[in-house]
Amino acid sequence: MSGTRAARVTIHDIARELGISPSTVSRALSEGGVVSPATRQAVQDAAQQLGYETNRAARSMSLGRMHGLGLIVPDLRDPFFAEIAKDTQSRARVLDTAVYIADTDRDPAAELDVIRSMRREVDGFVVCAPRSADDALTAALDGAPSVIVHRSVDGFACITADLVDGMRQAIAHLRAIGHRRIAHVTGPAGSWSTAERLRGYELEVEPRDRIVIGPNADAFEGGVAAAERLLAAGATAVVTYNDFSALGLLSRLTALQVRIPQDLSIVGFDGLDVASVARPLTSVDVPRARAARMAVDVLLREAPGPQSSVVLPTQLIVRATTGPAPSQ
Amino acid sequence: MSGTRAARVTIHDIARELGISPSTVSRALSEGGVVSPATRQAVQDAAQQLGYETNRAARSMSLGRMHGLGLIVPDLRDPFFAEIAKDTQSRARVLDTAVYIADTDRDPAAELDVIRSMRREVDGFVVCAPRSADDALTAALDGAPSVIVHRSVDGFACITADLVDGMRQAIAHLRAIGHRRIAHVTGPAGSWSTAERLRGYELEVEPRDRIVIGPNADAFEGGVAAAERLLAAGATAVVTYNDFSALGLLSRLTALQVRIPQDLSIVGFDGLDVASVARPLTSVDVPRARAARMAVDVLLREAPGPQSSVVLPTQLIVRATTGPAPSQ
DNA sequence: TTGTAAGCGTTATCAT
DNA sequence: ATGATAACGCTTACAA
Repeated sequence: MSGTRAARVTIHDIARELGISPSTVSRALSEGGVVSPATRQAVQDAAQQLGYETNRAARSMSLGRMHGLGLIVPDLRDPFFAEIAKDTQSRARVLDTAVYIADTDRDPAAELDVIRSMRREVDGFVVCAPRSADDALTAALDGAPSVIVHRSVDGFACITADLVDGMRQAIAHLRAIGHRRIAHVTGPAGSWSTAERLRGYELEVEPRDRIVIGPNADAFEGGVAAAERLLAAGATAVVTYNDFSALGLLSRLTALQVRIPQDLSIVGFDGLDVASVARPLTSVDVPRARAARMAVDVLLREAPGPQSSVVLPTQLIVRATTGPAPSQ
Repeated sequence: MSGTRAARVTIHDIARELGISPSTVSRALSEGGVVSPATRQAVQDAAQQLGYETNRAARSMSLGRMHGLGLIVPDLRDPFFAEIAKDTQSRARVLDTAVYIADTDRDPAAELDVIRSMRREVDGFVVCAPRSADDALTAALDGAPSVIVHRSVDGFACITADLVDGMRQAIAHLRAIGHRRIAHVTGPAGSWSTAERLRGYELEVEPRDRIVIGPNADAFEGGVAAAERLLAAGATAVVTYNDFSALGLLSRLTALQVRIPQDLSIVGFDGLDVASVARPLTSVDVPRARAARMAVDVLLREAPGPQSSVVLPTQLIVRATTGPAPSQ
């Protein structure tokens, strides 16, 4: 059984089988082809029966386009991007589109390189490229249909989340339970999302009340390093730029005998499940699965442009790392 | 600047530019091509200067191979597989091969489906398919060059890790610090690696001393659920089937006021960094980056077959969740 | 060493 | 409605 490891079936085989021309077969097999219903049926039956599968390379060459999409992510080890990859891929599969993946290992130069080298091989890009400069990114994409995820770049379709509002929710929650000294541990310099969260923070907190610690290149280590400065500054609560930063903070503070949330409240960002295995973390959930699916839809079903941009809502999830401000 | 949104540069353009024939250009650009050093240099310079990039579709059609590889993973949200994806991708890029990724969401039927639908589009597969049956997998792959990662299937090149030895190391470590009642929390039924770890456990522990808890479909929840049974059985130490299972256990035991490692020692499996953000976990490291790189190398540089199979060593990493057995 | 020419499987144009 | 033919860009005998 199955042993039919034979040479691949082509439209020529079908044509010969049916005594018609390859072009007719091609027409019968393609969407808008003009053929008699009878012929179409016969061709489809024969194709089915012979086990014909269209040769994408040949079709690509003829059409000048590939049936695939390039996904650029900075680091698959980061669960945030692993989830984006998962959902990009699953949505693309529904739309019969292959996903060609490139992990740039957080190197801005690599981001541009892989884009350039894939540009001709794919129909478009879903891009998570937090590091490279706007203009360099624009130049590298060079007109290729693209959707930028989790970052806003002029002239592109961008699927982002309302981080400013997420920050507002976090701070409102902390204030409601009595906190006044609320710090912010920021992310890597030059990242769009780091800037947005900071903007949200500055919108909510008076200049004289601000405690900003950062930038921090590494999430967990940045959190660890921030702990002492946080205490020195007299903060009773902190919003970090992502969940791993919050975990770093939590780990160091616990070592310093600081009780969470009795002595200090912590709000993370992203809402990753994996971050809560250690400790139920209050966090601002950032929709990433939904962003990925929308990105694919925009890329494959529209001519993606600035008009397709979407800002998705964020949502504070209160768990066990926030509580009333210490009374003192 | 950059505005060269022109038609793609082909070898014909280079040929015309240099006043030579396209075939010479092709030869100069390909590995084993026979050309005079001078010509080769000139061609490479011109290619560089004109911004030539080879058209994969055309090359695929001519060569009959795709310069692409299919990567099948059960779940990208699982850091173990996210890391495999990352390294598969990075190694493939070095070898100028595209990676088409498919996340099967732990569905055995999906594993077979995506393999069948990608089979013609790629040169081969790197397969992480812990769930589907051996024969169904074999049938779906149907002779396509394939390397199976982290599972052993007859007739295929398999890159696995020595889980039996990892288990031996874990138990030896625990015994050396006085433990006698050592339990094992197992993984999902039907998974190759679950069976291997159990086999290692049974090799080391006398039947009358065995405490096996499982199978557990979900890692973290399985760990949580195992906690009480573990205590009831009088275990002083436990080896879990992966790190998240250990974390689930840790979380529940901590809630039960059990001190780790004073009252109970825990050894995880996999050695994930992300698992140790919460608490430095003693764990058996399973090489996954290396497995991924080897899989790609075997796939692209050999005709992969059973003779290419490799068993990689595992390595116990002692951290903070194991300690001397309680004296009493 | 280099050029010529055929062919990979598909789609599109143009006749018929 | 269908068939012949060219074209997509590349590789590779084969010829020179």
